[in-house]
Order: sequence, then C-alpha cells, then structure tokens
Amino acid sequence: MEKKASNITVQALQRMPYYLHCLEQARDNGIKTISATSIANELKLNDVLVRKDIAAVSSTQGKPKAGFPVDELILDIIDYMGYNDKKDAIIVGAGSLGRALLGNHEFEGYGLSLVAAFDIKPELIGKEISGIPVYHISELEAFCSEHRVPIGIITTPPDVAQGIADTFCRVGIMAIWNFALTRLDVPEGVLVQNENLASSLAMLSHHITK
Amino acid sequence: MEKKASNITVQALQRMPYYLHCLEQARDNGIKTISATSIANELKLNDVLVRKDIAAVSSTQGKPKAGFPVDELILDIIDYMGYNDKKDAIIVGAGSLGRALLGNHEFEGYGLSLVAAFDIKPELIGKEISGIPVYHISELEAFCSEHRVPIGIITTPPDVAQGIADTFCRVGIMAIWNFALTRLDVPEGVLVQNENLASSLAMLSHHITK
DNA sequence: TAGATTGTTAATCGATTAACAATC
DNA sequence: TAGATTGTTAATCGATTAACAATC
Repeated sequence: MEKKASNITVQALQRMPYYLHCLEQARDNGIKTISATSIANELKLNDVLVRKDIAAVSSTQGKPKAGFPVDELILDIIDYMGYNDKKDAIIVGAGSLGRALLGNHEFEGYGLSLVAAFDIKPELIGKEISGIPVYHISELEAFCSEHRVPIGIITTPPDVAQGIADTFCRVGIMAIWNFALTRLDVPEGVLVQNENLASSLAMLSHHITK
Repeated sequence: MEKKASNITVQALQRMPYYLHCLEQARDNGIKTISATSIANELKLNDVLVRKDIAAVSSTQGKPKAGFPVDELILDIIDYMGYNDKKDAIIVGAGSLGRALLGNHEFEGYGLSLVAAFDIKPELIGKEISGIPVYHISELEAFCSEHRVPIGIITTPPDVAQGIADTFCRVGIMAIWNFALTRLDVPEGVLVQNENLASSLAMLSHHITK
C-alpha cells in the first residue's frame, strides 16, 4: 500500500488527535457532515490549515457547501495514524514517571501496548506494575531480540539515556519516546520524540515570573 | 526589576532546560568557561541559535576566544526562568496521570510546588496522594481565593477541561498546564501550555505505521 | 600576530495565512 | 440562482541559518 507518504508536516501530525477528538464529539452529537471551517472554529485554527491537514489524510474530497462525512473522516484519521494497529512498546525506567505511563490505559486507544518494563533497582525486578512485568535492564537486549518491539520509551535520568538509546537501536527499535532531558544520537531512520515536561514547565515558570 | 522582557521566543524558552542541563554537566566536570559553539555541538543545535538564546538571558557578554563563564551562566538561566522562586500549583483530576505528577518530585527543582489536588470521586476526597491533600472539586474556588495559587494543572477528561479553566481564570490563576486534549479558551494574559501525550504518540505511531 | 569566538545584519526556509476561482 | 464551502496558488510571517566584521 504505497502511501503518497510523509509529505505531511510534524505540526499537522500533532494536530490529528485534536481533529479526531473533535470529530468524535461531532459524531456523538449525531452530526453526519462537518466543514473544515467549523472544525477550525472549534479548535481555534485557521480554516485553510485544517483543510490542508484533512486533505493529507482523507480518502475522499470534501463537498462544497456540505463539507466532509464525519464517520468516514474519523476512519481515515484512525487508519492514517495507525491507531488500529497494535504496537508493542517497552519502557526503561520504572520511576514515578515510568510507573505513571504503565498505569495509563489511555494509550491503548492509540494502539500502544506496553509489554515490559526494565529497571536496575533489585526490589522492582520480577514484580509487576499495573500488570506489566519488570525485568532487570540486563535482559533488555535478549527481550527485544526475541519479541521485535518497535517502540521504546525512556524514563531514566539523562545520563544513562544515550546508552539505552544505543541498545534500542541495536535491537531494531524504530521509534523512541524520550522523557529524559537529553538530545539522543540515533542512526538515520529511527525517530526520537522528545517529551520535555521541563521545557513545558519553563513556559509556565517564565510566564509567572515575568 | 524591568526586564527587557518577553522578546524571547517560545522555542528559545523551551531550549533553556537543555542549556541548563548541559552547563551543569560541564560544571560538574570542572569546566569554568564554555563557548556557544561547544554547547551547540553537544545539543546538536546551530551555534548562532545558541548564541542568540544565551544573549537573551545572560547578564554578561561572552568573551571572544573564551566563551561564557559556566557558573555565571547557570545562575543567569535559573534567575531568568525563575527556578528559585517557589510557585504554588494545584492539580485538578487525580487519575493516573494526575497521581503521577503528584508523585514526581523532579518538578521541585524548577520551583513548582504542588499544594493541593481536586477530584470528584468520593473515595479520594480527604485522602492524601504523595503527601498532597485531595479536596472535592467544589472547594476549588474557595481554596484558590484563600491561597492565591498562580498555576493550575488540568488532568481531567477533555469534556470538563474548559469548565475547570473558566474557574481557574475566575480565581486569578495565571498559567494553566493543560494535559487534556482540548483547546482552552482563556482571557488575554493567561498562559495555556498544552501537553499532548496523544500528539507525541501520534508521531511515534505514524512513524511505525508508515 | 593568528585564530577562535563573539554579536549583528542579511538571506533562507518553511509553515501559516490570504486571495480567488471552482462547485455543489 | 445565490451562497457556503472547497482546493490551489501566491503572499506573509517568523524562526533559523549564513555571512561577516569586531575582539580577546
């Protein structure tokens, strides 16, 4: 299935969950057809922007005067984003943040399935957190070779993050969700998505302090 | 203390925690002076970009050939970001994400102090989570009027987020950290920082699915 | 001095927005 | 038909990068 492919921008991709939520809300209200303009108003975005984003993922063209069929567009986004494909993920670092992610079942709706956690603390090894087994970090490589995990999540202190990332790349992980405050060095083709709570906090802090 | 003020960009602000971490690492290695170029290399950023960012927060000019004094620059960033000022925050929604934030003591290093949580579930009210008391949502307004809290965190389902935000604005909260998948409508002057785990996941999911 | 590094001004690049013709 | 809405092409805007003179 040749996709006309990744000529979609990062920004557009990040807006997709908002569109999806907006559409699901519309559907739940019994709305059958929706215009890009009304989505734009709802989300406080420019209408041309929304139209372009939708054009990138929609399987059909919109109809002038009417807009887009809600149900169809929902399916298109879910399909485009791959939310229906189950994607296994492992998490390294079972500290407070790691445990929070393990306990957050919201991710399942997006196709993410947490299958194992890794840590170094002896008291955690062999236990389960929210039903997910915790292994010693030394077992990471063997586990990945055996299970072909496509996604790795890093919730460790920054100084060990690069080492974990290296291991991830070696065992064929294709996408890394990095919660550590480090820029990771990875080979071409591996995606690093940095999640910076500290950077977000920086915004708040600066606004308050100003 | 008139700051030459917010002519700093959002992007620059978000890079600050990275600079800070990089500088602290340098300091711990006994380095006294550091060039923008070497910071840029370390963080894989353009050197002119780093120089501009630093210029926005540094109290001194860099010295050609030498660069910037590490200790001083650390203090400048901490001061600029207000990490030394304790900022009270409340959190609404004590679900799994909310609890994770309550248990995450990392934020204290950035001056954020969680003082109370609010929820509607009867079984949580009156309890403490990670030492922070949980109140019923109906007490939110009274609490805020009494305590002058500058920061509010929303970790509720999206459909109630706007209502919480309205209450926040009414009681004088100046910055909202929004983990709900909604665009919040707030008056001029109130900052909304959206934290979209779903948007980040969208990146990973799309990369894997492609 | 020579060279690394600084700070500034101009060029580039890419995302967003505006303008507009096409269509149900 | 008239008008809302579409999709496309061109203009704008702002962040990043390049070029370069100044300086320790």
